[in-house]
Amino acid sequence: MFKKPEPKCEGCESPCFQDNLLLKAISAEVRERIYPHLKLTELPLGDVLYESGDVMESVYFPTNSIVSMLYVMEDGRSAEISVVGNEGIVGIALFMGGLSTPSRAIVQSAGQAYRLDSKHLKAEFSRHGELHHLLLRYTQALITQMAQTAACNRHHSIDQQLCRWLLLSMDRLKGDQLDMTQELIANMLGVRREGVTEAASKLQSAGIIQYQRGHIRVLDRPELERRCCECYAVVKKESDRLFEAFSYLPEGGSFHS
Amino acid sequence: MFKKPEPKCEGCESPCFQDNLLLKAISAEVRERIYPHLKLTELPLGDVLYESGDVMESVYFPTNSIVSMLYVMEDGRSAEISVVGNEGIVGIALFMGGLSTPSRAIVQSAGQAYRLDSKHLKAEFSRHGELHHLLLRYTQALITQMAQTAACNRHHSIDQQLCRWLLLSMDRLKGDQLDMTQELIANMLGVRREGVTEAASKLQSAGIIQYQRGHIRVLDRPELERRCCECYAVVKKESDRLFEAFSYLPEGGSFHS
DNA sequence: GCTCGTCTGTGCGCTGGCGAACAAACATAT
DNA sequence: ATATGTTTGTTCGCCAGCGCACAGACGAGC
Repeated sequence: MFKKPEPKCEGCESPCFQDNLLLKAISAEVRERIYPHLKLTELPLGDVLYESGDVMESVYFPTNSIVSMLYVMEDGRSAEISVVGNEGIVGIALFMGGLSTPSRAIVQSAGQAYRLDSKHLKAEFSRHGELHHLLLRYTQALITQMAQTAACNRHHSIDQQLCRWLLLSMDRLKGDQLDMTQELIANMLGVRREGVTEAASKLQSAGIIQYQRGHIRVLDRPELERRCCECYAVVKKESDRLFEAFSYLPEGGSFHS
Repeated sequence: MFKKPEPKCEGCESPCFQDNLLLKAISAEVRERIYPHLKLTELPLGDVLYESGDVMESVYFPTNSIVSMLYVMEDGRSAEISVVGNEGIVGIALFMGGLSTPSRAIVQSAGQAYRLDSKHLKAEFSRHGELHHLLLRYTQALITQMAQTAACNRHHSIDQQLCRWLLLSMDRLKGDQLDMTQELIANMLGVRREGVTEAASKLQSAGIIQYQRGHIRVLDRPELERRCCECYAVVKKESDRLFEAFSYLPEGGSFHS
């Protein structure tokens, strides 16, 4: 969309603000205000960005990393609520006015993200301009994802859910690889590790994925989609619908007609 | 909070705008703009306010009714995503910028609601004032409820979930009564009717509830809370935290410090 | 009264996922 | 090469919830 030369982050050639779709979608005007405050940050696997109830100091725009919102129950069992990759932002409670959420944000796939201090985000959000609309619309997409997760948890088998989870993850990464142990996947899905082992070995023997000791590779994505429940497609379609507006957005324009 | 005389809805004495907490929380200034456009509407049991994908024509502020957001899957199985009563608004997608959601809004408990045409809500929302903040914060509370639902679906028994569901419903109604068949409850929870029958009869024989042919009455609420999973309390607590700000809100003030 | 439709109770057999316990394969550091 | 810790594979008994089928119980209407 934006052909003008972009500010490069000092020192690194390849990572760029444009790697995050939200950052990419904003106009030059907003960009000039926001970009100087963005700090490229390494997110190591398993890093906890927010603990349940923490007041958020900053928000994160992932580029090649993935962050999971995980709800951890009193007895230690957990369930993934939503996933955020380069299409989104971690820390929506900040601008929604709650400052914290009762869930944990944990790095599911190591990589980088742009960190923005909460006061800068709030300042820009309070201008009620482009970014404001953008973030609200993104939040709506996230809500859809959460709703679908709730329904999927209720009705679908581990086999199907693993497919959904893999697809969600692959969409947020460049290649066809993913570093993740079955134990961790089980935590995300809120199921037993053995259940994941079984589902994964089915997929492997069918030649759809290939894995060993925490490295997963998708070989046959179409087949993965075929074995998946409807949940993945519904969320994808709805996200596409909501994000479509981003590219049509005139500079400084408004979503509300 | 607001001691000034309130405009009464024409003809009816008891129902009043103040019966909805969001409508109650807004200042006199906003009230004057909004109130003239509110239309008191009867919501019969089972009425569908929005079907999945529908563009929303108006939003609803329930007073003594309850509306469920229900996700219906391709095979007809369903799951309740969230519940809205007199503490909230039905149709958040409208102001979030999505215009529709892939879920169904269905009247779970008959009663009344104030209907507001979408253009009026949008207009007021676009002023980026009080109502704007209020609605965003409410949305955050709703997100919490959805997240908890997802986790609850994953880990808790029908017995526990029924307790949660009853408590959520009772909170949104005046008395201790609820008109609802076990069949419908099963749809909401996304479980078998027989499962609900079993769970309900346990509660009845323990003297906690009493029911017959679609009429449920809670006799021992504390015990209901004791048998419930943590999910109810977590959502309640978080809602209280978020709503607390409403009462402190100075007229025309802002949430963002 | 009686009938019919709705709502609730109960009893099958089945299965997906759980919990626990243990074995095998592999990676890395020493 | 060996040892150690991590990751994955396998088994077994168990149970919550499912799907199905049917029986009673109640209420509204004729």
